[in-house]
Amino acid sequence: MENLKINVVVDSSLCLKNPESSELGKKIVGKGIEMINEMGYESFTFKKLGEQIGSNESSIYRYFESKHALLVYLVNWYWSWIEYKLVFGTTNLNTPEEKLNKAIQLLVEDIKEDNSFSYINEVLLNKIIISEGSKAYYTKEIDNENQKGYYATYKRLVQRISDFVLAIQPNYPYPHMLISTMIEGAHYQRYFSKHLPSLTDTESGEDTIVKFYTELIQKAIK
Amino acid sequence: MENLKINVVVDSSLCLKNPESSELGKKIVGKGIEMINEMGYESFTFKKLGEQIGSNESSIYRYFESKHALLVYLVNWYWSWIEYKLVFGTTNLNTPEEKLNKAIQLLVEDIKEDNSFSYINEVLLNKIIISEGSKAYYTKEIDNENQKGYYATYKRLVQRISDFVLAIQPNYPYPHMLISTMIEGAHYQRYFSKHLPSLTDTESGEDTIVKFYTELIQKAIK
DNA sequence: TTTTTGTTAATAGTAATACTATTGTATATT
DNA sequence: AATATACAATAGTATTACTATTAACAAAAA
Repeated sequence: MENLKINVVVDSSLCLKNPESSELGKKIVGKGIEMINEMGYESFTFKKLGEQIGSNESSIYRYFESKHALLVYLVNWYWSWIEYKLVFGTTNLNTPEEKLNKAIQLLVEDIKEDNSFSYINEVLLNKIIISEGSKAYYTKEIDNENQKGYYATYKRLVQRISDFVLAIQPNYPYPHMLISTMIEGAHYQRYFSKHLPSLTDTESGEDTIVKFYTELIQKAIK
Repeated sequence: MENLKINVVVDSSLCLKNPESSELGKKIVGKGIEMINEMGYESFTFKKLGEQIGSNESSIYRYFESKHALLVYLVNWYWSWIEYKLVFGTTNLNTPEEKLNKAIQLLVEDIKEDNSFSYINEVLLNKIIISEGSKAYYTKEIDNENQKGYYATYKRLVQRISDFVLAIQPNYPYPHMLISTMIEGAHYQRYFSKHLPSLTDTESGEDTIVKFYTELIQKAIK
């Protein structure tokens, strides 16, 4: 997984200047992930980030036009990374059943290891996607941003997994709803299990969330 | 449904002063719902609300200690209202299967009629819950606020419907995850069907989202 | 060599936001 | 009539998100 970096490509329209093109850019993204994770998206500001990386607030605006744009960039980076893992992890599997199970595993599992192939800490990024990710699309500008292609990676990923479902059961009428329910659902089940556990049935020691969604989907498409 | 008002009781700790106790309070909540719906939670401010209701910004702070507190209040009002409809709508049903189906219907359906028993427009409030509701609990203060009971109504509602599931299938191991997946899922499926339709399989003319979750749950607990 | 051009980040802001301290006024109580 | 209380309005402050302008510096052109 060492050369993974070249596969995680984020559309250039999502930033004013590619953060991978300079040390400052990488510091903005890397430290930004750390800080959003620590203090939450609302408390995080470009001013605080500038202080931490020894740079000025306005320099950050050369890379991202707003705080929101940075969040959207991170979300897209995450989905590109997941998409790469999905394509890489399913190509050599023979049956669509195996592919779907692998997809569920990849999308729902708790990410505990930082592959550290770059300046991005994937464990922290995963936590941000869980706790703050939905704020990227719950905005009044959603239709505008969708037209600009901000959510293309996510939509493509849902389509890929829906295709596995349709390969197993061509007549299943709700593949996209099933998969987007799983992806989003897995995120707030992780959040609930930590903060509002009575909304879940998680137990320590095993990954109940993966088991729940694996069973749910298998039964749904039968 | 005319006397519904007396059943929708929101815990007094959620506001500094009960908005139902004065005309100003009702205007804050009623106009607040309209404005959050029009401009979105981020753009909505107490200053703008004050202008609209012919009152000063700071007067609003006598009722709600922050913009976030108003959102939490609205979310709790909504769940109290749904809980009332659930209890009212299931008491005379005989089998747990009927009760569960009624619950799915109530929680997932698109709310199109404003019962207008009060200063609150339920259609608009439902739209806010869908588009902004998750912002109430995706906050760094979640554990604090949970301890204060901010999410008690929601947790009680999930428990009620989980009990229907357990009445049908006592051995089903994930009743809470199933129901919270359905409730949250139904919300963003409605949001997706409007703004990111390729993540869904909705068709015009019929309520595909209700059909999808009804089938999903029936298969899951079999 | 000098000048021009382009790329970078720093300075120093602005308008708006969330929130608060204080004062004024109406109403109720004694 | 005097006092206490409840209420909202005034007039703020600190912070936020964001921007216009300038400065530094290196590479290319004259």
